[in-house]
Amino acid sequence: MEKQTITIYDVAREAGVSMATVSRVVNGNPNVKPSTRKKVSEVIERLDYRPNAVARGLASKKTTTVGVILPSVTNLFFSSLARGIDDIASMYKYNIILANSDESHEKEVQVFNTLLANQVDGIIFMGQNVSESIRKEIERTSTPVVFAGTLVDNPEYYSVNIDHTVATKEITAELLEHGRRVVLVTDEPKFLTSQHRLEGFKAAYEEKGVEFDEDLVIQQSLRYTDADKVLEELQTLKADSVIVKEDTFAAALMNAALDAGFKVPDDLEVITSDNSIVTEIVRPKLTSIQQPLYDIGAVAMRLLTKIMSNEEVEEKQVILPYKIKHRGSTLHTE
Amino acid sequence: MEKQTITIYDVAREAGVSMATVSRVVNGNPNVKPSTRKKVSEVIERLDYRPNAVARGLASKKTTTVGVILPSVTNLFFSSLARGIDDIASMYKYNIILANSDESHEKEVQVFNTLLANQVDGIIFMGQNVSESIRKEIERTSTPVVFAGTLVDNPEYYSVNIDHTVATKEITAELLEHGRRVVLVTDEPKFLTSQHRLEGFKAAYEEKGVEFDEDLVIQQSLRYTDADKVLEELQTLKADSVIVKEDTFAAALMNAALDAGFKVPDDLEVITSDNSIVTEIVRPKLTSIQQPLYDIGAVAMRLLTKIMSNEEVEEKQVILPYKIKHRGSTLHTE
DNA sequence: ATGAAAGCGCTAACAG
DNA sequence: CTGTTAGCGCTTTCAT
Repeated sequence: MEKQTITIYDVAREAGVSMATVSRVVNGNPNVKPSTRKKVSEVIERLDYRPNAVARGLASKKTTTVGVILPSVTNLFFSSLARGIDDIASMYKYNIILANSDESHEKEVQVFNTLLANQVDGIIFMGQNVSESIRKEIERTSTPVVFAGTLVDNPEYYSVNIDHTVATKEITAELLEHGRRVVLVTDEPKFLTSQHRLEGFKAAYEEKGVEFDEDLVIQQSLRYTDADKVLEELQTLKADSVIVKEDTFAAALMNAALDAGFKVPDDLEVITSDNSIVTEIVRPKLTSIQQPLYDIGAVAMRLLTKIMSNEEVEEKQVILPYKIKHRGSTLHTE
Repeated sequence: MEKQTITIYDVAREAGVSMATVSRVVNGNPNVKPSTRKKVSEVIERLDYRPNAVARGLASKKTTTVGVILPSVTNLFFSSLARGIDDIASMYKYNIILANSDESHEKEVQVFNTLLANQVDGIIFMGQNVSESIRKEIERTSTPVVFAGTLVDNPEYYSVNIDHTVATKEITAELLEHGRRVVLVTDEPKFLTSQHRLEGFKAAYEEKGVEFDEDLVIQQSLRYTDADKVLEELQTLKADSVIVKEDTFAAALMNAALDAGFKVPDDLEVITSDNSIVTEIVRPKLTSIQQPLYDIGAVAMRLLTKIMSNEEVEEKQVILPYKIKHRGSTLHTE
């Protein structure tokens, strides 16, 4: 037998007031006489009444819930952003529905629609890139969407990122300055991050006046097990330094190099881009572009709260500052 | 101006049928003539109608949503369980609300109640231990709760775990067999996992007939930065082998040892317990108790689906098998 | 400051 | 196979 759910009506009856008054008390509406507020509160306590958020959502057409789409909960880059999102959401009294997209565009669309069906007040989207299909869904809805740690080219979209072009250019230039032969490893060329990084990479070469060779870019899936293959290519290219996009892959690549007898950083410098805990766990520690992961998430969520409450937003595309964190996987400490 | 939300009523009117029929079509109820089903489907398509899950939840009193509470999204142990939970949930058409408890008992209670307010059909709880306050909440509600990767002593609670006592005993016995002086590092003694592990640890010593010394157990917070302190204690204890609970801490401890000039595994063997990706990233790789992380989550979710649909459940407390994965941080490959 | 009443969008008997 | 009719539990005008 089910526990009888007690409703706002039960409270009203017990307290000898109307549902409306109970509603006001629950929602902190000031237009209630202190004495009746007290009376109602006592009944709520006694009956252990808990407002039904679903009914509330239906009646008010607001759920105070935001959906967060991320490729994988086990990906440290995105889950670090999620922490920032979560903290700011609690701060503004929003609930979070975290939805895994499994790095599949199909599932992205599916979870996006599930979130809309559940009447979320806003959505934060994270992914490696933004597919045509998710774009279409975004156009269809009036629910606001903010991209976190996810580059978009459409200037109408809200997003929070660092400037990967500038960051990649800076670290590349620094390595070139030290006379190294620098190679860039990116994943799929159609991803905007790959393009931005490549742009910065090229710019550094050109500014230095060194001839830029397309061969210096390795386009490669960044799966852990592909490290050996990439290492071979690096040998062929006689690379001294390699800039990698993702921490786990950078670690795998460095380990492959070490296992093959390379000295890191002497024979090969390894630079990564997420600055997750992995950079500190490996030996030598990994030099990394230091992205403000928590802040990217936090700022994205704050931005979303502004949009949801129709506040003025100055900048649709927020660029946050980065740093270069020098560790043992590179020779120079700057 | 808002986009006019179109409702089941609009579809009914356009298609010249009743709301009930539209509802049947949407829910795949077989009692609809194919021709009208087709007609309704077309209108749904044309109007781009999307059922409102909130209204549905209110009317049916089921949300097909389960809440998942975990201490932190950036904790690889729990996020790996979450993957298993998520997969099985999708398989059974349940939505997931992932809620962060920030490793705080207070926040646990808070998110638990938020989930209940949102009328989730069930809850999966993960945490380092189960507080008195969360117990009280569980008693108050009729919503089913399953514990995943989280030990509970109450035999009425549903849970999925490995047997930490047996696992710890096995690895301890093996190390003792090789004549090592084995030390156990646990966190708070009040945690059940600590108690189970200690039990297995002791049992191995006693079975071996070696005198057991309470000093061989280090109770210590497992924060990354405390590794140096633990290393000192290990030196004092003249430990040859150390069994650690958590991968990241194990890595930190091993690194501290390496940085201090120890040879791993010759001078010090390090054994950890989660078998997350971290064990493969460090050098030497970490020997670990191999918990079936994904499966623990998957089985917990499957268990919950059974409870939610009132199916028969044989065993409330499920124990899954583990293995010992030998890697470079220990001397013997068994 | 409080109450009455009309929905929010949908499901679920029940009737036919 | 289809329609009618109550609600689900709450918010929100609109009166008073």
